[in-house]
Amino acid sequence: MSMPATARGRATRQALLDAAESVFGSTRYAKAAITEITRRAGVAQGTFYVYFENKQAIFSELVHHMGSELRHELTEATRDAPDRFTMEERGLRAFLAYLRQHPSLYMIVSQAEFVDEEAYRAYYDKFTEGYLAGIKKAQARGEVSADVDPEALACALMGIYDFMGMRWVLWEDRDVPEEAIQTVLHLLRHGIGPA
Amino acid sequence: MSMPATARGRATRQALLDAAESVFGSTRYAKAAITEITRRAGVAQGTFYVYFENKQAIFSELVHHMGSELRHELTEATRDAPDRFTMEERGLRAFLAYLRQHPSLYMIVSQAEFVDEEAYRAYYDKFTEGYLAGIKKAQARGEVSADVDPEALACALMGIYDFMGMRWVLWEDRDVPEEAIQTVLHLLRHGIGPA
Amino acid sequence: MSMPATARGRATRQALLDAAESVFGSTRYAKAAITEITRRAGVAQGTFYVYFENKQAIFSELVHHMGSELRHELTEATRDAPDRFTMEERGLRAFLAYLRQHPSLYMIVSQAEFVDEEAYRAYYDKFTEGYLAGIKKAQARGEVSADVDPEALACALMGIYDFMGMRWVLWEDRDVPEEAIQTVLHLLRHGIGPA
Amino acid sequence: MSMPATARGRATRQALLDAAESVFGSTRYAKAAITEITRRAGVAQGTFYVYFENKQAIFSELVHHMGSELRHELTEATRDAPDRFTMEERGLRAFLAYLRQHPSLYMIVSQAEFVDEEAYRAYYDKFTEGYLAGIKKAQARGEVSADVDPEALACALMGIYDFMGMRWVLWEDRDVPEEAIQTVLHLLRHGIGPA
DNA sequence: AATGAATGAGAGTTCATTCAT
DNA sequence: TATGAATGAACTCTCATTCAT
Repeated sequence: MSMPATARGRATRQALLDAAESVFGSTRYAKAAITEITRRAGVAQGTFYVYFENKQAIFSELVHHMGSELRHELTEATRDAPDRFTMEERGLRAFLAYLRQHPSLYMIVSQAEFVDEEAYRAYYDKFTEGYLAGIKKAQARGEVSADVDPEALACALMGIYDFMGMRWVLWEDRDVPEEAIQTVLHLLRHGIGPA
Repeated sequence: MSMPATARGRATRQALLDAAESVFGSTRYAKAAITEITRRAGVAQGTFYVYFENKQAIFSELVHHMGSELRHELTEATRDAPDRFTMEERGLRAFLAYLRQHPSLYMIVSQAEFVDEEAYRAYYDKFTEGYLAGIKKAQARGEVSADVDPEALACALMGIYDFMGMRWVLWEDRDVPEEAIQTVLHLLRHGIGPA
Repeated sequence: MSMPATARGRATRQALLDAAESVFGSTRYAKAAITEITRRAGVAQGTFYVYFENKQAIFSELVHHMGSELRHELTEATRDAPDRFTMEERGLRAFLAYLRQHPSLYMIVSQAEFVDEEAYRAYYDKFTEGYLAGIKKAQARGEVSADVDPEALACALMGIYDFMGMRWVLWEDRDVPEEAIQTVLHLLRHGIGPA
Repeated sequence: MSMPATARGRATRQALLDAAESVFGSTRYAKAAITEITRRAGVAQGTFYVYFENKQAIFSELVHHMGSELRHELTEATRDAPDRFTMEERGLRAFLAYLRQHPSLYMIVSQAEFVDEEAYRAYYDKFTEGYLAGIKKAQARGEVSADVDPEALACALMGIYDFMGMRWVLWEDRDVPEEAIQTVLHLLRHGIGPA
């Protein structure tokens, strides 16, 4: 609700956010209790409402925050890539690494679809935006076929990465196997047909 | 709870299922009220418990049912395909067509992840299974490169289709544009590199 | 919220209304707890919401109900009065009698001003309406001076009765002394000047 | 809690009182938030408790204060009246004028009935007292009929003025129309019968 | 087979008040 | 004198579920 004016306040607010990430990462939104968040943050229930309007407010803030953080990581990871393929590979690996460190991201973002659709759309729209620009540049440089529709390609790639993260990182709690990554890269380079 | 013995009972049960599809398709699980389901089905609240153990039971049944139905559609659509690429194209189109008719499918399935994880996994596992078998056969026939990991490919393709359905059918409530479908087919055939 | 369909339901709803009258008659709105109403009605807390949307809904219904009841009493009491003065006297006495039987009326109506202003206005507007009509007829018959403004007179009389009820019935929990009533009648007949 | 020792303290205290008048004048007691009072006064929440024991304390002080102020106005306005009727007229006009300037008075005083009954009674008792004395003197001088009960008359007059203020000043936010005032004066002089 | 009244645990939320600084 | 962070009791409201009819 209001931003803290003192260091103590800032610490409390952050503690609440951290606790919320952990709670929303392990319990579905409707079952996630404010009580549990404040318990983990080590503050009284009422303290929650000093800093957040309500349950959805802290949830939405979390979605925005994780989105920014992830986008930052991807930008860093792909900054100096010599070509689109390298960029794609580095981006994929960076994404999977981030997911390993923040498995809650997934649960939080997919729930946003039902809890705060706007935040959810914003999350994906911002990724799409960056992606589109990159693909168009690559097309201009002749690194990507002019036959592909940038919008569709961005969409397809995001779907692939998303699903891979879910399949291995979340469901099996392990790194995506190298051969799976190679398969994706193969798909990008040659399609799936025989060499 | 119990299966109906009379025609009247069967009709009531079906009315409840139809109502549930519509409710769960437009309201998130926790907010979807039994009251609303019975209201739309035109029966009294108590009647619900004559046919279903509880809220989750009807939800899970819905997930299973829609999964079977969709798999059936896909099998039909791809039965006589001459090769893997054609099969893939027909499958994709059939999936998108089904989604257009049952937009609730999406909301229901993605929520299953939080409501009944088992049903959710089963849903995807069954698809994956069929996919894997098909890919391996295609590899044996030399239609798909031996370099690709079937598991990873199945995963990637499902991710693509999933995301495309979400992007256009759900978010924009329209058919996936033909150029987007062509882009995916291009990706499968040649990767994304220049011709 | 919904009207009961069975006798049992009707009884429960009425029990809640009766309990509410007693609670709102002795506790100010904000402090009046739903718990207390259901406790006195002998039902579970949740039952309240089967019949009423929320706290204000039952309160407003109470205001409307008591207003109707009181207006009915007044109409009956003054029906056959031979002239305006008699009518006024009978009306005053009937009002005070009703107040003695329903001391909660007062507390409830005066709170309505803050809780549901619309209901409050409606309460007084309906009384004013009836009053105005009566006064105009009396003027036409020559029983009331043409010099008085009907609106202002209605207002003044209601103020008098209101305050008297408060002063004796509520504050001192006793009947208004006969000499007080006579004083009011004297005021109506001769003003307050010396005979 | 404590009276201020410095000029700065006095200013803060007064700012709180002013803010409280505005808040209690527009929001019912239970909903009136200390936060809102301090916000309007431009001080921190905690500052409130430097000067007032609690919420009710500032409210009661407001009731007392407004009562004194109003009584003072009335005394001034009626000081040199040649007779009871003139006095009554001047008092009525002065009361209505005060109400126009302090519309919050009304809301505050009527709520006092539920919030601090003692303050409420005191408010009216003090008015009644003055009134009684005045009426008795007028009776002794022969200006008011010996047939009227002073207590009842005081009560009736207060009721009239009260209701008129509510009817026009508060509900319609305008001056009481002159004909309404004349009607009251007519009632006092001749009763309501025909001339 | 169907009803609808009744339940009560449990959640989110408010806010007057306290207190360390 | 003033601050604003922190508290926790108390309340309203929801709704899946049970049960007598």
